Amino acid sequence: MRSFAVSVLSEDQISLLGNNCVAVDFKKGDIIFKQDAFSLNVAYLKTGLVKLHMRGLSGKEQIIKISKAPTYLGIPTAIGDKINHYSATAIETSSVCFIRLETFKDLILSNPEFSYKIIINMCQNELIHFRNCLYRTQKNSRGLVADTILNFANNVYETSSFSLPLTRNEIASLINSSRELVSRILSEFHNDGIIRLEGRKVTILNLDLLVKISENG
Amino acid sequence: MRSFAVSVLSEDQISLLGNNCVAVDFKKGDIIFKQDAFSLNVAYLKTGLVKLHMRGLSGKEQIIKISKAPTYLGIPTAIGDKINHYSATAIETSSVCFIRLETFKDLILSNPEFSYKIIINMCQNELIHFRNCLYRTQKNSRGLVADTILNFANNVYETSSFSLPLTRNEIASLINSSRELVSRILSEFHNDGIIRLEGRKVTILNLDLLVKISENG
DNA sequence: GAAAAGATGTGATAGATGTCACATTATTTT
DNA sequence: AAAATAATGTGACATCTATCACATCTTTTC
Repeated sequence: MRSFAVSVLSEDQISLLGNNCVAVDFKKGDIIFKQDAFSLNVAYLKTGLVKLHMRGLSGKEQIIKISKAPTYLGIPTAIGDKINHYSATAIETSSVCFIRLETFKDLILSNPEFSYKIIINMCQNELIHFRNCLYRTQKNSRGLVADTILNFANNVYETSSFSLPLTRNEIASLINSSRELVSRILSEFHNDGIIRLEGRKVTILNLDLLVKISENG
Repeated sequence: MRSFAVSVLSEDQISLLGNNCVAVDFKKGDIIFKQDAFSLNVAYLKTGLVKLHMRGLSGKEQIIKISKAPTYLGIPTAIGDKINHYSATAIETSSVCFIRLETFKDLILSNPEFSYKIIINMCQNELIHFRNCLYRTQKNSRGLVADTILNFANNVYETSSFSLPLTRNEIASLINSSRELVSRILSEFHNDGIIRLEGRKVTILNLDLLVKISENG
């Protein structure tokens, strides 16, 4: 590991790093790291799907984002403070590498190219997060439910027919709405022939309309 | 500039960098950089106060954050994409250094300590932003107006009596509310003896209560 | 496989907040 | 200083959405 850190990392350093450490497996529902615990590692998600979530006011849990492998899980919370500011929980079977903070720091200090890639990556993530934060406050719940479906279809599963990895409650906590309203909106989409809904199984039937709903807000 | 970039930066590298380039002055209301324009520089705010803002759905402008000198203005939007994802506008007389992207990149590649500090700084900012984003969706407008006042008092002006640098409209756009409601809430605070309000001049009279309102949400 | 726990659907209701309309007051421009 | 523009205060109203209550369905546990 040490010699690896010192050597010059080529092309896809991030995924390389992910392939060169011992992986820990997590089942659906398992906690990968926990808010308020000491942050001792940087977690790298090799495979699987994870939710990052934060406990807010009066214990209300909110999902910040869904992270799909391969990616780092919460560099900010690992490095930004000694204590985690949010939690990560597997929502599908996942495999995670834990890189000790010191090792990660060594890597940054010894390898400028690596640092640069990390910085670029963090910048891009932050822009996405800014946009999501803006949308979450400007769009209504219908638009946000449409967004969520489109995100799973386009970015996560890359197919128009998939099974939602989140409960209605979790979708609500992602878009800052309520379980009941999410339930109603999904039913409405189904009744309007925009999606076909069977439990958690979603098939997009009218993509154009779904995009329109997402955009109109 | 070049030799400076290559040398090892000591103690407070960030502010050093700010002191070693030509500053441009901006008056209140002047645009420092603009959304959708090419991002050619990293802006470093030497003195002054700036709002970062984003044009959202149907042209609705939203303030992302208030940045107080000394600080970088939007490293993510400078580095994360070729085009700015948000704008920066002076809300008080400000002095800004523009560092060419190439220079900044050279600095990162040639100086690991600098990279490390940038990464730490970005991580901390992102944690703050996550928290703000959470609060913005979980607190009601009363709590958010209280937050805004407390933020100016504690972090920006560091006194309990100050002049708001934002219009009611801008406060609304910061906390994602409406001008009318912000106006009503400020009046209510004044009538309840929590603050003294004369136009934009604010004096906090009952800090404990204001904190309580901020926390209760 | 039965029981328990969790997830979901749906109606009714109350409350927070955005929006419109218009009056009033500041600030800027000429 | 007058005129024009921008900012602010306030009432009335409509609407979105959270919450409660309860029935139904699904999954997990023993």
